[in-house]
Amino acid sequence: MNKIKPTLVQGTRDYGPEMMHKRNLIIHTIKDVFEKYAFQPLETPAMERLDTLTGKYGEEGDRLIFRILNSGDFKKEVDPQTWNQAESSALAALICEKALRYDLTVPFARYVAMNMYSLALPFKRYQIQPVWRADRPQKGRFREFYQCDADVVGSSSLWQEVELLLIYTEVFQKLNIPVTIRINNRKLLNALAAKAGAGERFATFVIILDKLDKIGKEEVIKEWLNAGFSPEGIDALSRWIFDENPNLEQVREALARDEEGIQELEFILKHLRSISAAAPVRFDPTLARGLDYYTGTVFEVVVQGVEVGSVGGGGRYNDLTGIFGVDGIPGVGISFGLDRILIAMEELGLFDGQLPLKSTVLVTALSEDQMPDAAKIATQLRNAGVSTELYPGGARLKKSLAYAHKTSIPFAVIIGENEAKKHTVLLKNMHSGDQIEVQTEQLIARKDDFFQLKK
RNA sequence: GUGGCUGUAGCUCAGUUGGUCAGAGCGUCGGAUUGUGGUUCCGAAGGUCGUGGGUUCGAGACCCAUCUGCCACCCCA
Repeated sequence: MNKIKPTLVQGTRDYGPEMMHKRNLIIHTIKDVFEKYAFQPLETPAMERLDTLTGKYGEEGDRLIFRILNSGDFKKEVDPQTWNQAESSALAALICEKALRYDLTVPFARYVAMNMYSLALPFKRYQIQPVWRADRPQKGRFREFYQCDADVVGSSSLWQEVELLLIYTEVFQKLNIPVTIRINNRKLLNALAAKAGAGERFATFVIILDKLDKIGKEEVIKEWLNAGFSPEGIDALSRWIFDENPNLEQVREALARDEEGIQELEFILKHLRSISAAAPVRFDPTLARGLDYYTGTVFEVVVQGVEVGSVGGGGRYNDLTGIFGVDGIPGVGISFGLDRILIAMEELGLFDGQLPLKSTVLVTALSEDQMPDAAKIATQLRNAGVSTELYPGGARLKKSLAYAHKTSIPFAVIIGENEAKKHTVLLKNMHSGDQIEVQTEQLIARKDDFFQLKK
């Protein structure tokens, strides 16, 4: 057999121990908050039936779905003429009936549609799992990545929005990340598009607006005009829509009528602030969040002072499960961008001193002869609740201490011939370099004194 | 999916118009210190120059293909 060079599939990554600790820290924080707000865990299979996924993400999205080739003699199922003449994409539809999930929302919708009559509504679930996209990778964009979603379905109450904003506030406060939560409403955006004379071309209006961060307000205005929207309308809009802190009264005046989107935003902001005055929420009439499926509130979370793009986003949708034949289930959800949160925390130095130690103690024997004693001591330490690693015997002390140092284990317990005779061990503090000889029973009995991690 | 850029030791990178150009620093390993890490000193190992073709007397350097990473578009987390 030829040796092959080990390599990763394009756009995928290993998560080594250090990365896993960082990811776990973030995921546990989010999970704890989700559960505190009564969201329940859900996991769905990595693969779905292809027809469950296709047509849900638009033409562009369908192209990015990873298909799974049928098992068995799939070629037999296709007539030879089709096989030779069909386009690859058409052929793929004939020989693939499964695919890797593209996001967590559609599988969730499938789950809700399938279990409609046994779910107590409103149903609140969170889901943290990998998804796959056949995209071309770039920095911070992968073909396999985790999504971290919380949705509540079966309630159109705006109090759900308020609670989701509280979750955002609490998670980022716990992680110590300074963020701004931008909030807007699609109904309001609709009204603005109408004002700009976009008419039927709401999508065009939004796509251009979405580029604001990238191209700046002058270009947005230019593109709107190029698209043929009403110059007067755009002029009126652009007087305030790009302001740092637009307030809702301004908007109300600008629209010259009370608008449902404004009322919703007011409700949410008013109640959110009465519960959590410190919630870092800011109304932003330019926030659009993509094209499809959001129908009401939309949010997006950005980190203050770090350019990583958004670290979270979400919004309300009217009809989650309609495509699966179950109508009238509204929902609202949020999502956390794990990879970007991690990047932001690294840049802000928020992991310093936060990651767990591999173990508190390294027990090392000077020769094989002391290994039984060393193993016994390690066991006693573990039984006493001290996380302990036993270093294999027979190696030089130099090696074991270097190992402890390199892997940041703060204490070494050394046992050699002399110590074994006296029933003692040497306890070495790796940080200070100090070491003392203590009776073995004392080591266990006074573990809290000996293994203080405070410097 | 479209158009670009990139790839030399584990890591970060040198390598001049194709002709001793296969190198440096860091790291790793060994020794100084056969019962002591982090400092210091000495020494060693590691690369078919991403891969496969081609041009040439001769290619790490040129050409083609392919894979990877990255960038723009598209889209998005």
